[in-house]
Amino acid sequence: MNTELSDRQHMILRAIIQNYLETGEPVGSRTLSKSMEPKLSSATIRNEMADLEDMGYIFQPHTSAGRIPSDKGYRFYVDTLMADKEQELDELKNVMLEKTDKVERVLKQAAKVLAANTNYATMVSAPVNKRNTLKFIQLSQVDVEQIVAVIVMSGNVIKNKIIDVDEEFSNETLLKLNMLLNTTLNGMSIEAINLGLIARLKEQAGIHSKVISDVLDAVADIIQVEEDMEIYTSGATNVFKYPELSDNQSAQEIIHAFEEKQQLAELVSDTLSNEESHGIQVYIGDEAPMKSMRDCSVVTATYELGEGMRGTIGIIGPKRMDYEHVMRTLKTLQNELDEINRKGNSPPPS
Amino acid sequence: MNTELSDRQHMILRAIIQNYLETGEPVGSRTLSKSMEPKLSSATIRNEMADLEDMGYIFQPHTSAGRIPSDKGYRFYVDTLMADKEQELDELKNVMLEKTDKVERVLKQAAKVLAANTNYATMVSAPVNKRNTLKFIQLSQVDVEQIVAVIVMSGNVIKNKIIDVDEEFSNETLLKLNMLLNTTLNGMSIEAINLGLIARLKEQAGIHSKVISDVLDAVADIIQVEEDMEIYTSGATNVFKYPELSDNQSAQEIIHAFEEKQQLAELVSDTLSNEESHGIQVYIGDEAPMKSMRDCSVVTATYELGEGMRGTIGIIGPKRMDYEHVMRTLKTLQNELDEINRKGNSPPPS
DNA sequence: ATTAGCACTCCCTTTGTTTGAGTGCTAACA
DNA sequence: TGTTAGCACTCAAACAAAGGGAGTGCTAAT
Repeated sequence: MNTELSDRQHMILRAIIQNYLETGEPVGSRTLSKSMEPKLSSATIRNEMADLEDMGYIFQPHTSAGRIPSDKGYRFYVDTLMADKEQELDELKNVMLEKTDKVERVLKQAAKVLAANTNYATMVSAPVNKRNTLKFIQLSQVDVEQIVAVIVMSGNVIKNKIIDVDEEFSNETLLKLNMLLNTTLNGMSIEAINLGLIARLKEQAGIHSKVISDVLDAVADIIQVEEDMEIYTSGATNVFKYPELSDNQSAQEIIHAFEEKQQLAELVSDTLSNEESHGIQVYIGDEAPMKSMRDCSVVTATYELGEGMRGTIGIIGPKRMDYEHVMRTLKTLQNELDEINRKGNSPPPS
Repeated sequence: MNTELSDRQHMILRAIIQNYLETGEPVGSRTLSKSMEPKLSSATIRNEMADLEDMGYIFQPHTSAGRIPSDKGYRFYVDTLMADKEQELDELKNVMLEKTDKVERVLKQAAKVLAANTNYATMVSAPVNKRNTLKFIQLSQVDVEQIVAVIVMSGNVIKNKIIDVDEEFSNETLLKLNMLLNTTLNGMSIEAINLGLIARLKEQAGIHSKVISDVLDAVADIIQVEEDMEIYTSGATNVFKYPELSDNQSAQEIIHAFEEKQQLAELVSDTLSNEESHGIQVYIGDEAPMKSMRDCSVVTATYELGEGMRGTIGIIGPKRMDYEHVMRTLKTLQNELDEINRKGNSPPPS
């Protein structure tokens, strides 16, 4: 453990933080001395607190107030002081699995359940698959001058696009085109497609090069859509439950971040690029990659959905959030999503 | 016009409202007497104001304060007092048409532009098409045990679903199935499909009835998805710009409504069912179908996207919103969407 | 019918006061 | 030497009193 702090300092620090998590009020020496197990006088505690303050674990909001944990204090709490009580959390499972066949809906549902369960704001990012490959492509005539292109990617992500054409196609021509596209593109990664391939395809397609390039545009479209990632959120208004977040300034910033989602996307990227501690990470205050969360703590978990598809679940709340409960809940949800994957549930929608 | 009020009362009422729209502060008799064209003393105005208050157009927040327009006052303002100044508003057009090919993106963009342009919260509902008919349906083999069903509906809405099958299919069988499905289902309305049709289809399909019923399930799915309507929002945090909305209670309710979208859906339904005044409607306070907006005004417009697809654009702001600007902007946007439709722009995405 | 004037009301801000929780420091104690 | 009791001090929050100011209603004069 950390040798910087004595055992007694551990105890006191933990007591301060736990008390503050509950009440949200600065905690003073007298309060502590009453609720401590090995009875200590308030004076003793004051001395220790002064030391802890010097070391940067706690601070006073103003001269004659009680102490509040600093970011460093929270960090220490999360890293070492937090007890690893295991508790059951079945409720979550049942709600999750109700009639949610499409991944999109599962994730939306997950965000909601999570928000309801924790009373914090939550976000869930849809899985992003790096190294996506094309699995199947087909053009079908819908109308005299309209063709629909359907593209299935690895992970069974389906995309489609209506293509307007000037010329009329015979069934035969379509069949040929389909053949050509499938033989050429199947199994290719999305990144590889846009290169010299277009030229070659156009040549082979001869007169129908316009359709080909439209199809390739559709493929390009897919990449683009893939880039701005889908993020589902819920419970943003929970911030109003915590006075320290619900002054206009902070509330506005946080809710704005939830609305725009740009900042959340950065958070997701950051989470996905770090690989630690069973995929659960805790950002306290400024540790998060966005400024709007400077008064918050953010806890994120990554989940896997098979075939290299990974997404992020996140909980945003006040710094005095109930880390234990949150981390336990996230772990449960992680397992839950794993389970869905393993069960071979329906694949992701377009 | 309304004979209940004298011309002078009109003037005074209008002056009170316009002044309040700008400042957000209760407006007193002295303030008015200074800024009125035919000079009137504050005493005279006081008398008139007392009358206006008796008639319910204005009220005092407390005994010795200036007057504030009541809901009835705003209503009167919107209905009869508001001048119909026409102004140009080109900016909007340009922003809108930038590279937004898919309707979904157009609408998201519209909500954003609108919010930025007005400084209020905005919502745009995706078009709902009553009486949707099936235009084209196709099954294609993707994998050994997977088939993708693609369904194109009137208005070129595309849906798809992966179907897991136990048995392997020959190309021939698939072709037959496709033929069967298309001849039977094409041109049918969604509502009509789920009835006795299933049984008949299963008979004809013989051994492959499982696939058929799965496909029909997919169709059912489409109906379901169509039911919970898509709503895009933007600028919810704009409510913080108006002190009368940014106390925790109201702000929380409004933002929650924007997050859940359930209430917005009701608003959309209400708007779509009423057909008046060029499709622009104004809800003041309690006139809106949801309680959370009781401190707001809501202005909505309906737009058409051809083939009977209609959606709603809405602006939510304080009661003292700039009705003129808002209604002008909405009209412009309405025309803009019409234009996109007429231009034969890309059809809606899946 | 309009207006000037006056007394009155009520909110908001300022100012001062009190209260209480909490601290740091020193001195006594085991 | 570590712990505790006690005291002086600080500061935020809560409260009360006071003044200013914006606004009203009413009455009497024009």
